[in-house]
Amino acid sequence: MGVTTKDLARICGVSLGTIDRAFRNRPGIKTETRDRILAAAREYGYKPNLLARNLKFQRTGDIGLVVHDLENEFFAQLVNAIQEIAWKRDCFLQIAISRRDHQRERAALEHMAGRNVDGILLFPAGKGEDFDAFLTGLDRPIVTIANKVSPLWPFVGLSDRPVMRRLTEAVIAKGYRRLVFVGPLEARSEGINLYEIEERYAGFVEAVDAAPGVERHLAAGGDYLEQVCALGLKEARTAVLCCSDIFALELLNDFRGRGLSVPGDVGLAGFDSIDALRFISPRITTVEYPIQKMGELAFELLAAGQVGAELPQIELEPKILWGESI
Amino acid sequence: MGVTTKDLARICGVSLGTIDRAFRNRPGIKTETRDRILAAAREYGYKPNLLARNLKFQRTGDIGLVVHDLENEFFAQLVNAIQEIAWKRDCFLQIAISRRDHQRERAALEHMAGRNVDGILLFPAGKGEDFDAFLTGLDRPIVTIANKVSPLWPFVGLSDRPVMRRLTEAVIAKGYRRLVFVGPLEARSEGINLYEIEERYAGFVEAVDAAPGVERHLAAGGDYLEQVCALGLKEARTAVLCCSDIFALELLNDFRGRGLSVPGDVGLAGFDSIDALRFISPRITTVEYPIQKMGELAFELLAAGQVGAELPQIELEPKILWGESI
DNA sequence: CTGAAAGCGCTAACAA
DNA sequence: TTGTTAGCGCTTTCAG
Repeated sequence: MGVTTKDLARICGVSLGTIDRAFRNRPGIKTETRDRILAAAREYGYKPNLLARNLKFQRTGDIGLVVHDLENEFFAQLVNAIQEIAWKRDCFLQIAISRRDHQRERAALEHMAGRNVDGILLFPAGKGEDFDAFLTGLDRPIVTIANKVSPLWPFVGLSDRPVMRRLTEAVIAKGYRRLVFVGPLEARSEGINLYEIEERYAGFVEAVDAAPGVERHLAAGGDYLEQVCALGLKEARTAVLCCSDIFALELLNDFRGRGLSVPGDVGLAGFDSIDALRFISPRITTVEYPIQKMGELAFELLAAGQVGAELPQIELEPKILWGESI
Repeated sequence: MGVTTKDLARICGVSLGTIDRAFRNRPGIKTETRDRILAAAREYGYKPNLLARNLKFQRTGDIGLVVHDLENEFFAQLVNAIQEIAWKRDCFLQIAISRRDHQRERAALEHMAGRNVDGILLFPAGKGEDFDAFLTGLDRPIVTIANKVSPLWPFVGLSDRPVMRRLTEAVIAKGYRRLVFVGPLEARSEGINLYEIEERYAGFVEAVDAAPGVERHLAAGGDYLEQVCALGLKEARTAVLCCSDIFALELLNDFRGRGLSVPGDVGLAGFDSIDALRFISPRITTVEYPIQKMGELAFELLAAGQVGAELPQIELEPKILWGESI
């Protein structure tokens, strides 16, 4: 155990009150006494016990951040962006990973709430009434990011559906007659929050269904590579639109293995604009995710403490970044 | 504020002791009373205040993890690996990012120590006597990862120097006569911990200097791209060995832009074996970093609490993964 | 200017 | 089987 205020009081021959006055720069203490105490503190390596302090204050200055994963560069960038703001605001970030797993997400959230974080930024894996109730029970300010849970919670995300519609329309305009959407929607039944993917798919569907004579396909399972290739890609002018860049990269690799050229034999687009795309050729068409801005907004919303119970639902407008892949 | 044990006691008309017996499954309580309390707890949404509990126990079950960055996929993989073990051990991970910045690193460490984490896993940015003293002052078990700080601290890393020597020797054996090492060693003076890069460079130097008639170069600055290209890559059989894959990827991009082919015009190798390499062609020669194992070992060391003050210094042996780039 | 004492919420030893 | 009480370390009010 380290040195406590009590120890210091004994060492310096003063009372606890005086120790506190010294550390917290409160008036009513001789400068000399203060100096003596601070010197002793340094000498004995006093470190305040934040648990005790926070228990007293009922606030910690920490905020919790829960994300799905870190290996997807997208999340890494998001965490970094938020971390940066938190640092500027002199606020400590507690980061936890849910792995898109309900149990873990809840465990992490519960843990953070128990630790009295002042607020939580959540990239949700869960949804539904149960989840709403659970979040309410945490009794903390929460801001949801990217995946909407319900209008009960302040939200910062993307206008996923319109942008995907625009992208799809543009692809159709380029002459593609068969469009495939790739996204892990097969997990839908399990109560997993797939808001973004569903929205993107919806935008895709809207665009294709408005275009006469264009085929629409969905590759939703873990075997999406096989599903896509089973279509016989060379038979029609086919474009594959992925709900995220990592799927596009996997497909590109697979196409290469099969001797299919992009965009010669098949068109390909991703979503998120992860940094790794810089190294890939052909340059993949994707959608720029305003991660920085999203992180900042989410943080602001949390810090502002949604006064007046407004529960803002913000949708940022992303840009389409045209590459050479479609 | 939420419901507390005291509230529950009042609500149920029992004493605090009984409440505690109910929650902590201690003997000496009627099952009926217990059930009544647990029911009330659920009904009123009781959430234990972990700050208070931990203050009592003087331990938290949390461990801290400090890494440089998350955007480098390498760290993301490391964090994920450790997170996985922590989850299995029912232990909460507090993740913080230092950005290789002394101030931030210290702030994060101090914060974690103040929060009474039970131990700290540190991928260090600092080094030197000051830093040793600082770490000692934290008065917590610490395990250092990858970058050695000093023999004072348990350490899990790589046999960076031997593996880099082996790689370099093999490259020379392939007929390359001019070897360039790329790594940000220019920061050396600022007291930043560059242990791994320095070790790798040392291995590189050893190998080249043992080979008569082979030129040795170092591109250490932020302008390494220019430095490398200024050598006139086509003039001699040149190989560029990078201290990490991300540099290799940048170089590959740059070479492409200049119409240089890899490995036709210049050989290229990385280090770390990040996942993104899967998507790159030509397949880049790299060194497999046993991240999983490293994370597990570090965690074990921390959990074991280095009894007997042994201060193990473990060096894992990585494999060279030959690709097509050299 | 300084000390004594109570309390944050939870726990556990000791009484009853 | 249950209640009382002291205490984790820090903060603050109220006396002195």
